[in-house]
Amino acid sequence: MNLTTRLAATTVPDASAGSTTHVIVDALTKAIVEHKLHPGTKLAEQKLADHFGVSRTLVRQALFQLSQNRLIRLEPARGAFVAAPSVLEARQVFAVRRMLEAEMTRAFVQSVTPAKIKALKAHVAQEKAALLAGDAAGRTELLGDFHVRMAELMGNDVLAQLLGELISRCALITLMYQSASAAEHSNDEHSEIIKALAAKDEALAVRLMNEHLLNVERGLAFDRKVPPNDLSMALS
Amino acid sequence: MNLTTRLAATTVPDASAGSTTHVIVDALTKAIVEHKLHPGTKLAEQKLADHFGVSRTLVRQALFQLSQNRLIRLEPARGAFVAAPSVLEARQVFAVRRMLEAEMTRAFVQSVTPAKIKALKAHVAQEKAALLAGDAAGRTELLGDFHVRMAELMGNDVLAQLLGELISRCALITLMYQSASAAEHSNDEHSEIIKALAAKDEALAVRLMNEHLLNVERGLAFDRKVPPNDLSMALS
DNA sequence: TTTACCAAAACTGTATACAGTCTAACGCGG
DNA sequence: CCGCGTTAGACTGTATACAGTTTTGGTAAA
Repeated sequence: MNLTTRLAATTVPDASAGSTTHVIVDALTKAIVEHKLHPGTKLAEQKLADHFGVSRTLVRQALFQLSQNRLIRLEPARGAFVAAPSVLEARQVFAVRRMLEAEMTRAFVQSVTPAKIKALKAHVAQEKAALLAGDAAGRTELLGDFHVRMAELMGNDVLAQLLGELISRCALITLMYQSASAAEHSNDEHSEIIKALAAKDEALAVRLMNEHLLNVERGLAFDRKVPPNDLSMALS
Repeated sequence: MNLTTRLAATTVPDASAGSTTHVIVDALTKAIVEHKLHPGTKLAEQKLADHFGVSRTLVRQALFQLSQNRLIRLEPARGAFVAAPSVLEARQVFAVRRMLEAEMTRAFVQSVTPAKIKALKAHVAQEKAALLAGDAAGRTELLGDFHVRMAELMGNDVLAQLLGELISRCALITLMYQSASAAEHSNDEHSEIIKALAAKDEALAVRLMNEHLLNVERGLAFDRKVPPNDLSMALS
């Protein structure tokens, strides 16, 4: 499950709203995360409805869901706008991630198996491929997914989903503000973490994970600015 | 901010859907958390709409929001039902809480002040009052809020909200399955944790918090059963 | 008595209509 | 030329209408 589909998936796994809404959420998520829709861009309901060939009802459902994922902001009587996560929010999210992932790493070492290490290594190889391909959206997706994959391998669905939401929450900011070199650095650090996990060196693994997250946060250039852009152009 | 309003609040703080929907979410949340609506009870849209004197549109919005809070289950073409969190889910939530709160406690000790200790002590006093009054809903609310209060005092909104969601998520199961004696035990443990925090004894505080959460989880009797009940009766 | 089947009622999913609010453009006065 | 008020258009919020599905109740056959 990659970042885009994870964001699009309803928080309730089994079902929730029909799949038509899901399609809209998916398309908008993709457009926002892939940076085709810039922060601040207005998402007019009727225009979206026309674009997808459905009524405003379904669009509204999708927008509401996206607002819960923090990808858009819903302003009363004014409409929906692509979110621009604040620097403060991003830092707070990273602080929470450090808390959560330090303990997760600790627990991972306790239950590590060769199969799990292999799965993580395979993932890091995928990251490398995206990096070499210069695929910014893909690399952000995969770099985030590494952490979710760890959670999944531990068999705690709640943890995996929560971490996924946290990572999604600043996917926008990471994508916008992370340089290619910083991304490459992350990829290397993932490899180091896996080594420590394989060696069952708890203290080292936790330290590496913590430093990794600090590095990612430090590597973000929070001072860039991008203007809103056109809606129909981004979705076509 | 207590448990009920925390659940009712939209995930996006600023605004989102109008306040009419909020009223419905609030009322249903209260009814579910206070155990007036049992797990499995069907929530028919038209009946709710009639009860609140609004159209199904607003009811549907409210139900969708509640489904994201995990308080209800939305089954396609079948409707909404009060959720019955599984034992597995509850255990996973507790596992995540232990991870998160261990680190939170660690960080709290680093930035502890007399004012913060005072605030926590005041909260524990409130808990005590609810316990003595035999108010099950109130005590569950307050016992959960203690942990959220800690997060709030640390000034990390993201952490506070996330922890709030986690606690909300098994508010139902805690309320249903926690005995009065277990609740009293929790209250004592909160006091002990505060002492360790005030003494800036990091190791002790973390250990006490961890044990506290394990105790709460152990104290839940997961084998009880309750039948669905009537809708309009519960809301009146 | 139990089971299978069918029809009607109830309910959900989606579209449309209407009312209230915001936005932006235009014109008027300074 | 700039600022302010007014008004028309666009848009959101809510209600209602309609179509498709599920549930339910009854009837008939085994």
